[in-house]
Amino acid sequence: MQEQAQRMGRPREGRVDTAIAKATLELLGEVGYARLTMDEVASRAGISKATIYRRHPSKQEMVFAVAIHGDELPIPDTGTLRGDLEQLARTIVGHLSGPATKALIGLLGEVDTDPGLADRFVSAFIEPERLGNTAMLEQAVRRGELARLPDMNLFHAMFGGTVLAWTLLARNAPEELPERLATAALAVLRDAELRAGST
Amino acid sequence: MQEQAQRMGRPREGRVDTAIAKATLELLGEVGYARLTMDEVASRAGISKATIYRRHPSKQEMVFAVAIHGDELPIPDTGTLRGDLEQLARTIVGHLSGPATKALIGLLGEVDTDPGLADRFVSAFIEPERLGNTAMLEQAVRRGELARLPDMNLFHAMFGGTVLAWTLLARNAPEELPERLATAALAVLRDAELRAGST
Amino acid sequence: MQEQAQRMGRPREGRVDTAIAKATLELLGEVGYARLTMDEVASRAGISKATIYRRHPSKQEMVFAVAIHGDELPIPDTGTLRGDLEQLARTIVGHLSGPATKALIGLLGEVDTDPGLADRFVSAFIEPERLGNTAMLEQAVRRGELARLPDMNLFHAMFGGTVLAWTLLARNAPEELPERLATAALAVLRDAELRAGST
Amino acid sequence: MQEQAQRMGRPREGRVDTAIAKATLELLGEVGYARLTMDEVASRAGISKATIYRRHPSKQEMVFAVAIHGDELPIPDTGTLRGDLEQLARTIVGHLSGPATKALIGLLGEVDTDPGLADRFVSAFIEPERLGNTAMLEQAVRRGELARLPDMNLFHAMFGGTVLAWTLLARNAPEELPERLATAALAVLRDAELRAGST
DNA sequence: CATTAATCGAGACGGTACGTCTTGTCTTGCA
DNA sequence: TGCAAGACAAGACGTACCGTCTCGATTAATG
Repeated sequence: MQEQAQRMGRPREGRVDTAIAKATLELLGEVGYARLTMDEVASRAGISKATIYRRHPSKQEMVFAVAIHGDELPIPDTGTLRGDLEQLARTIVGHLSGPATKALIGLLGEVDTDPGLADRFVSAFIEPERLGNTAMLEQAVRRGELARLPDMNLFHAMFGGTVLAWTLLARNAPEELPERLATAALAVLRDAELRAGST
Repeated sequence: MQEQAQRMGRPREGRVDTAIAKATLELLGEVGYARLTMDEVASRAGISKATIYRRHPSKQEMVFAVAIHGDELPIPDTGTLRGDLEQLARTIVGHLSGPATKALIGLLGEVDTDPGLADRFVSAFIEPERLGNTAMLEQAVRRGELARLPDMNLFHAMFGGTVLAWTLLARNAPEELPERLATAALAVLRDAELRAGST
Repeated sequence: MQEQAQRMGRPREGRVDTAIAKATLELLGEVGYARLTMDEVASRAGISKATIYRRHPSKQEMVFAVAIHGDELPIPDTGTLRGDLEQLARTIVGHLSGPATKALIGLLGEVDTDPGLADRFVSAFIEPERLGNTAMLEQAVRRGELARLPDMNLFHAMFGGTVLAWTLLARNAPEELPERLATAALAVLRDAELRAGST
Repeated sequence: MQEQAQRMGRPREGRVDTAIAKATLELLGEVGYARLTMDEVASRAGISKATIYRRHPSKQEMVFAVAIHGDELPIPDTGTLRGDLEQLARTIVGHLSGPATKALIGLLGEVDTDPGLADRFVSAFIEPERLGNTAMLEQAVRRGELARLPDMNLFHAMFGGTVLAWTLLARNAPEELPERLATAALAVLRDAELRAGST
């Protein structure tokens, strides 16, 4: 689709993007978003600051591009809904342990600075996850484990939000969550089925 | 409590604390945590920066003290568990609309910078809320609506996390949440009762 | 006269201005105007860049303030016009060997960048020198060595310009100039006397 | 002269040199040496930066080559020494009004950066002018207006230096200089004759 | 009533990161 | 090979913010 983008002049070096991403993720992991500096990213990537700014207009955008990049969570397929729920919880928990989370939280704190960043968040981070959740539950419907899709807005907020609060706010042990969350989610889904059936 | 603190010299002016709080909350609302500057707070409060720093050791601590200040959510008491759950959801949603949220998120992004801030968070924000939740469910137990308390860690993470994700991340309409969340929470609680009873 | 300048807040430290001047002159001497960097000035002066910029709005202005500062050449008074001329030539030659000259030339190259800098030059550098020249020749008139003042514009341009071209452009030996210049200047002055007398 | 330079591949386009010179002189006139950028020169010339750097090793050299290019001032020949002096003054004044002057001053400010630039200056700018001056005065000797050549170092510094100071530093009206300078120069020359004769 | 000790407004200061700009080099593909 | 286009490394510029500091002027409690 974007084939018509004519190449003129020296093409950008792929190595650069890789190096920026590597350095950024490293630093996010080591010192977090607030103390990540562009000079240090450039230094570690072995490139110059100007080269970073040719690709990303600001620190925010760079971190966003590197750390959020529409992750496309893999849709779990364990054979049972309960297994899928546990699997998904595990995946999200895993994600929230990597450097991406520090990026996520740091950027969230600067949403007010850059109008439009909020929308970018929704479309790059929230929306794909929501679609993944939907696909997972549609699978369950096809398997006959669910009669219909529940209120996806609520399900999505509940599932992701619980993981967030459990690990980042309450700082509970991550490995203890998936099983419990799966149980709770199943309860909600079954209850919704009954409620819908009786209406 | 710390009355024994000897007073010598000129006493602090109460007006100052009020002005700091007012200016801080204003700015949090207008530009968010990241773009709130100490100079601007001082300027709006009509005081000097040194005066702020005499009370609060850093920007983080100031915002923390002003915006988080262990709110002691009032324990809802509507007569029914379902009513209480809706009421609580409404209260939390309300809180997350004020400037306190911007403070919360901004500070969260600087947890890596200041070790110990995380603990402060837990003790000033998470723990009181957890206790409130517990009190609310104990009420339901006394009323006979629940046989016993559920896994409070999970309940708390789920309840608060869902509100957070619904309003801040997904940016759904706040007023649509309380009823749905109460339904979901009830489903989880009832399911846990059954599961516990059969064990 | 500027007594009404109310002092509020912490007063500026005199040490800072001294340190800036010292570091700037040192660097002008070592690497010249173009390669003098604000970071290095700050570093050598043991102060921060912000402190420099509080006093001087740009590199240009800083160098200007430090190196040009209306030097008020001392008016020579050797007893004879010829002696005074030689003395003055020696003084100017001496000045053009210090770091101030590198500043002068470097700034001259950036006159186009900052409109108004040209005027500042004239009033801080040219005008005082012209007045000094005038005072010197008035002395000669009082002594009876001259009947009247010559065309001061021409005299000034000739005297200063010759020193400039001799040392900076042609790069001749500085010590050989004063005597020759005094002779030439005397010739011009005497010739002007004759010409004026016969008119 | 260097015709033996092997030509391989595509020959250089003459149009390019013209365009570089045109753009450079334009920019020197508009914004001066310091704010002239290589990118803007390339852009205006409709060529690429690499093409400039294939011809000129640096900004300094480019400006030098374009603006100074050993002008070979035409030796005036009006029939009288006084006429020649006025004529020469007029020529120099004319030169110092064009973009060449901004180049001259700008480059002078970077002499410290590039050792050797000073020598280039002398050989490309000072020396030819000195030779021109000498030729002019030899003409006067042949005509019998002078008995012998004066101290050419001094004469040259005085003549050129006066024009420089008059127009660039003092910023006097250029058209008022030639007649006055001719008179002064004549006075110096005549005085030197007397002095030499009496020795 | 004078002393004392802390407070306050104002703003200078050191440190540090940001994002921009310019120079001179290098790498494509086309002619 | 020459050239247009433009990416790249290096590094200076001027701005912004934080948290500390130094003034001089208050303002109670104490001696």
